[in-house]
Amino acid sequence: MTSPQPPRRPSGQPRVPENYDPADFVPFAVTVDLAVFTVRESRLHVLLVERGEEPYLGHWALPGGFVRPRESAGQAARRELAEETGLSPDTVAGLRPEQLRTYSDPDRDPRMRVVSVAYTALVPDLPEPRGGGDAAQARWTPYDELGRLAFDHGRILADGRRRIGAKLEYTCLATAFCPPEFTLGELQQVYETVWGVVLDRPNFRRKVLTSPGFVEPVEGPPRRTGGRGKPAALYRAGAATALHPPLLRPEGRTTP
Amino acid sequence: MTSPQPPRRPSGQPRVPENYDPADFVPFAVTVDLAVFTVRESRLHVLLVERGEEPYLGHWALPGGFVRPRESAGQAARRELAEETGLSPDTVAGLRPEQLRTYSDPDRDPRMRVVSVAYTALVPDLPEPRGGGDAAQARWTPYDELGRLAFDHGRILADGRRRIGAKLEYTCLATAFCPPEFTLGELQQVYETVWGVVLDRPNFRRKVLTSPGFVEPVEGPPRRTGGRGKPAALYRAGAATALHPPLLRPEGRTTP
DNA sequence: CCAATAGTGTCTCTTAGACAATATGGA
DNA sequence: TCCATATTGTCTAAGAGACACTATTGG
Repeated sequence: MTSPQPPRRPSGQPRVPENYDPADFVPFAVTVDLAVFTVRESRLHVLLVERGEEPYLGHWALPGGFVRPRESAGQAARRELAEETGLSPDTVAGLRPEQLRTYSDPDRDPRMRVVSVAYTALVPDLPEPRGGGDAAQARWTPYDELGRLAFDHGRILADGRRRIGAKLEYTCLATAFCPPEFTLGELQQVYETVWGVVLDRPNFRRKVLTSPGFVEPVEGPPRRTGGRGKPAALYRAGAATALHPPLLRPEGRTTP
Repeated sequence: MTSPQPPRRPSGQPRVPENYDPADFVPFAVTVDLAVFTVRESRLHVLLVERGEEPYLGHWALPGGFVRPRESAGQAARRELAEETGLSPDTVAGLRPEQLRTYSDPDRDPRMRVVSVAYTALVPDLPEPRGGGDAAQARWTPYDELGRLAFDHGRILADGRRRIGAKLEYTCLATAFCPPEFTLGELQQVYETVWGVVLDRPNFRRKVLTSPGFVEPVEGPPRRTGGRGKPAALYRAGAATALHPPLLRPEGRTTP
């Protein structure tokens, strides 16, 4: 259904004779909220902004904003992501923010009826978002150091984390957390950080390299070192998007 | 973000100096749309209603309706599902309609700005929805005989079908398509119908029976026949919700 | 030489795919 | 009896977990 005129009452007969009540058609505000994840120093981080107004003045919240009159929620999400991260719209388009779910509890905003469409985005380690001489500031926060967030944003983040953990299993999404060229060790770090587990390096390597299109070696013999071990070969993301068979996390836990 | 007052502009400096424009805050109508699937006679069916008004008068559309002032989208979905299928609210609650995604294209409704939160629900083969002496009628339609649907409902159904196909792989959801007691042949039919493939019976059986909590045998020696072969043992849904390891569809295709 | 990280090889166990063979009902 | 479906069993191949071992760098 879609029509805002008298709501259809389509099917048969024994329907409660509740016809159109104008009070049913309340205006909603629609926003997007962004759960932006990255991996920094082997820890999962999320992008938060500090609220500059009531309610929740001074609390941390997800970046986001209103859906404008002529844009879709997805367009709003990409626009906000570019604004918050300072990345170019082109780069942001490549990140393909993905719709997570919509939050519509009637009391989620104390002031009025606000429905929010939440998106997840995975980014490689980025520079700190613009140093804020502004009213409100934005920054990366370790996922496990989150305090109480504004509105239902804590729940949105939890849902987002569960989603990306699941998607690592059966998609090639993990490369989105990495720079354009990366080592298999870095890729493994992504899995270990998001899942909160330790993986066997040889087995991880075998799985990644035998999954067609997951990664492809960077031609030039260039190599790079992370510290003081043997330099690692570099790879970049391949053309595949799905992983078949999937790379299941140990114990098959669905991380609560 | 969530606040409908002046949208926050949280992060740093070089921000386009476009401040709050009251025109940005347009009122939206919010609806829910239901993609209700069932398996009938080895074919996937969806529940459709005929529109009784413009636009798309006489076209088929998904059941759905407005989100009311004091309910969440999920509550609205359960309410509409009960109304459309004639099932009791208790039964509907057990079906756990699941949020699919939100559709927000600015032009998806020609009249005004409507954002719709779509839900999927899987039901066993049900009686035809109330014979309609009413204005509009509702009925089960084979998925592959869909004509052009109202609004973007064709796309919603396609998304819903892809989602349930994927969920069959790693959840025990398939039992939702079956009556309380069912045979393994019926369960296999669900997979074959939704995926559009043919599965090897002995292998399917082994997989289902060795997945702890997927199904449990019905105690009483009661058996039942589907036609003229050997009667099959009956099972009911087990306690598990996830399948580990998953039951991957052949060729690992993600059915486009 | 040692520490640290990258990479190779191997063995085993689980699981899935293919498919033969048997069981049990109705026409 | 034949036919259709259910059920059991076997063989094989792919993939994952465990883990020993080698390679290459910096100190």
